[in-house]
Amino acid sequence: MVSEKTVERLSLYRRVLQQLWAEGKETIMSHDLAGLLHVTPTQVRRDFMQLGYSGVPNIGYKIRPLLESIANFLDSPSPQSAVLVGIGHLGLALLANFAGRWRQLAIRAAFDKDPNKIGQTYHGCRCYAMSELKKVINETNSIVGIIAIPGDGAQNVCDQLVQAGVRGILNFSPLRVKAPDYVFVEHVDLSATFEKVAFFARKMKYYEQEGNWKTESGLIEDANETLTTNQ
Amino acid sequence: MVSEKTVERLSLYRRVLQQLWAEGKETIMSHDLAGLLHVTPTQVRRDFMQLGYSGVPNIGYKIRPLLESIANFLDSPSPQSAVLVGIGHLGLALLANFAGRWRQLAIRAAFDKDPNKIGQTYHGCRCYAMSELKKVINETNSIVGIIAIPGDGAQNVCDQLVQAGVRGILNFSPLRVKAPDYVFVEHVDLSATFEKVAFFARKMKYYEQEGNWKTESGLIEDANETLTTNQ
DNA sequence: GTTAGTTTGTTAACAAATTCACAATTATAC
DNA sequence: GTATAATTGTGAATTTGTTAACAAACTAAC
Repeated sequence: MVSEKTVERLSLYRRVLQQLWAEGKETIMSHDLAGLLHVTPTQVRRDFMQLGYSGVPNIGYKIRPLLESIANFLDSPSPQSAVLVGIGHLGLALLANFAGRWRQLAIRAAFDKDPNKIGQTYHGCRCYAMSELKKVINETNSIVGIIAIPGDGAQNVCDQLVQAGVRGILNFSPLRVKAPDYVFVEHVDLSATFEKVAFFARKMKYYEQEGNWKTESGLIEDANETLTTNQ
Repeated sequence: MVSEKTVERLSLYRRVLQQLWAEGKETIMSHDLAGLLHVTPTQVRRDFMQLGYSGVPNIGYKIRPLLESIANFLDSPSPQSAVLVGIGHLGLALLANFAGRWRQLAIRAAFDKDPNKIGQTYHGCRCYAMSELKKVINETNSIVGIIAIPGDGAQNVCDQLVQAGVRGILNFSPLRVKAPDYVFVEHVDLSATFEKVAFFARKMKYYEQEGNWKTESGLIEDANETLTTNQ
């Protein structure tokens, strides 16, 4: 079937296509879209091939039906719910973005162990006690659980979410949680990502000192060459 | 050169190795470490091979020197700084985690366009006006810039960061920013990630309805055809 | 010191993802 | 209507990342 990367890109395509449509554009060619997202035109065409949506040679892709095709592919026919565990700064950021903002996919409930937070409403989303997890997940028919707690309890929370019936977990804790194979798990590890960026940033600097610039693909001789050809 | 994925995993290894060391463990074997992180033992050995650190057959890897080797590889010899642009919920979450908590790598300054925030201190990190970006980046010798603003200004901020001399950018905005080849850019797209998890969660559900389950041991039916890699 | 039983390091095979290259197709100009 | 130029769709090649398999290396037991 379709790969994770393709699904992610389809989500990106949709966002810029919506923007383009709002600006009055009706068609788009693979290389223009590729340019906006900094991927290759071939990649765009391949992804749309997976979608089953065909463009027309010499014209490109018609944005409106393409958007419908993406929505048809990515979105659930009925609205989908998610729940959030952990209302720290990160949890609030997620609520601000995903609590009820989208029609088809939204965070509909939140949980925290802090008694002061239970019963409160954050960005339109009510906070419940962990003991109500299963009940609320059943009531809201949520299929995704988001773990946004600092660390230790993550596996425990994950188990409870699985127990309650979610089919997907988005884990922001630094612990790798384990779920049964019929549950999709995605880890977003901010520390590791931050360290990675710093690592490669430093390497760039290193090559600068050596007189060589590092690119994604390898080393090149002259820095000014890239600087000028780039923009 | 070493791949991004390897760098990310080294960061993960380090975290659990530190934990193990704190618990009094002195050596670890590839398959035990692999079990903790849900990767294969071969992967672990391969990553350590890249490091240049050798274990001993029948014993495993000595945790203390391994940790030093990872630190030596991942960390800068001198402390490194990063700056944050955008003090919303997400920015606060990042500050809470990375403002001065680590010795070698920390967020040392923050920026926002809100006049009420400028001059304030958040999690020990002072907020400056965007006009001071270049000056502060130079003073703190920052090589990483983190973009945590909602959307539109992202490319502009990115350009300013590059102009000011950063070599790595961690971008949380939904816009894909473009930087010269000598700057490493990492996109963390929360919307796309959220949609991806929901998508695959739904597929899992779909197969449940079809009567096909993925199990611990493998697939009962042919879910394999349609479900791609879980991790 | 020898043997048995593990685990490492690494080569080779495999798998996934991306890009190349080009035939097929279409609009436009004339 | 035909020629021209441009763009799509996709098999093949390439690149990148992962896993299997096994020789070499080591410990421990005797």
